[in-house]
Amino acid sequence: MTNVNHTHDVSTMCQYCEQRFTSVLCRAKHEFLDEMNSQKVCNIYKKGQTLFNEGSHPFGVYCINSGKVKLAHLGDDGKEQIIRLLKGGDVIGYRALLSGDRYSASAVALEDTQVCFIPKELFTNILKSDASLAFEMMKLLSDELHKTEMKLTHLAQKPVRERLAETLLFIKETYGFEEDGITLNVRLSREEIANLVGTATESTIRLLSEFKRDNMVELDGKKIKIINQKKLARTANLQD
Amino acid sequence: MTNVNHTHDVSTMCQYCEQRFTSVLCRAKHEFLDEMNSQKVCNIYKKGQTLFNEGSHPFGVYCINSGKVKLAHLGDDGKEQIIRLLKGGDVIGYRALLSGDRYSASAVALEDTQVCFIPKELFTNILKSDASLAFEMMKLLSDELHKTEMKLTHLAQKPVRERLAETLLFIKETYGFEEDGITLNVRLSREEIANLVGTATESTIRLLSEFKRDNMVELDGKKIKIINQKKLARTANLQD
DNA sequence: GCAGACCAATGACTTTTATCATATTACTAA
DNA sequence: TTAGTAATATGATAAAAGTCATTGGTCTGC
Repeated sequence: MTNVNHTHDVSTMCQYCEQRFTSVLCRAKHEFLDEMNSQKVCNIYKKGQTLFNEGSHPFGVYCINSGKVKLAHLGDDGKEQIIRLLKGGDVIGYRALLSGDRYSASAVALEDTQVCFIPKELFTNILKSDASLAFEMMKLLSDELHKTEMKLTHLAQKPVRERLAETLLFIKETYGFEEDGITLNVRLSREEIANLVGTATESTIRLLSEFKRDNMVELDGKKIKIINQKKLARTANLQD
Repeated sequence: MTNVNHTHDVSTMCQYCEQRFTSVLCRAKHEFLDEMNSQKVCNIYKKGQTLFNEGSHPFGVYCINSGKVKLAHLGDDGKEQIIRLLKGGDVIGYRALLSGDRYSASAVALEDTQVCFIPKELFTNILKSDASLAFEMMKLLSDELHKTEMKLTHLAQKPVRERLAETLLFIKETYGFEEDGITLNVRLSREEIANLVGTATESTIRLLSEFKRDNMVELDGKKIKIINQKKLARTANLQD
């Protein structure tokens, strides 16, 4: 976890951040951006490292600059349920902070990830004085709620096969392809995919093999290539 | 659907509303409360009537004064998934409105329900000018998101038996008991309970019979009495 | 009160999915 | 390199849950 906060280094300033057009936080008014810039702490988390743990108290929010992060609950029996996948421009940790709860999920880097930390007080102060940012945050929360509700319905009503196909397409939507235009641009273990789908690891492995047999995907270690997206979408039985 | 908006009738004024201490909307500043009071439209929906339908455009938000409402998605195969149960003081319809989407779920009265409708423009204007109300709305959204994420995890990881027990306790938390202190204060069909749990109607019926055999509940038509809440909680295997 | 519709209950059966066991392959560290 | 560990793959089996079919009950409107 390397601290890379050099306030005068242009590369770490919010005003010049690569994510300044995508992240909600960067829609704050200029005065607040300046303040955020001076108070934030930037860190690099190596693959597998934890940004925060389920059950601990939030001290602020995290803005992902680059990299990939998974957000996951630990079920009662110790099984992980992946709730969200995050990338550059995404903000995490606001849910618990706004509710006044402890974190209800853990955030773990899926690859080396650069993150800016904004302290709690600053974040809430900005929200309280910048109505339009508050409105954006509400939109973000609403979208997240909507997505989660849809996942809930699908989990309740769709068979594993459809959910896996849907999840592969979701991963593609989130992280896109590599330069070759077919390889999913993230390395997830079969277990992690299973924890995203909400099924057993073996079921995921079996179905991935079927998808391969049916020429929808190609498998090469942890690399997953989508070679027939249409067919995969049909398998997912999407209509929304 | 009877219109009961008599602006000068004290019984329908926000300032004197029974829910004025429980509902988020009533935490708006006084000036906005006055405006809400003059612009709102109050209606009574009879049991089974629809407040709004999945797929239609939101024109405002609904504040429940009294009664009970279910919020449900329609799955691709036409199966209903109940997302939320609502009661007096709850606000619905804000999710779609904030996201700028159409409604992603339908709201149906579970019994005769009195509702105030606040037009879209007023609602968004108030949110944009009343930062503390906006903050409360964010809290509300965060809580809702949290609950939905927990449901998702349980749906993915817990067997139907545990989820049904959990759902019965959730209904009790939401609507409480009747005067006798044991009968759930809402009438839901077995199918609706199944759609809340995320399972088949027959499975719900079967398990309810088991719960009865094991002296956890008593069944009397649609009335469900919880006679051993401890045992039910153990069956639900709750730890959070 | 009665017919018709709807809902609840239950048995029989099927399908889906999880679990367990065991290879096989890939990855890691000495 | 090589041993050792972890991840993937696949078969066999078990358990869970869904579907279908039938019956009896309850409610509703005529």
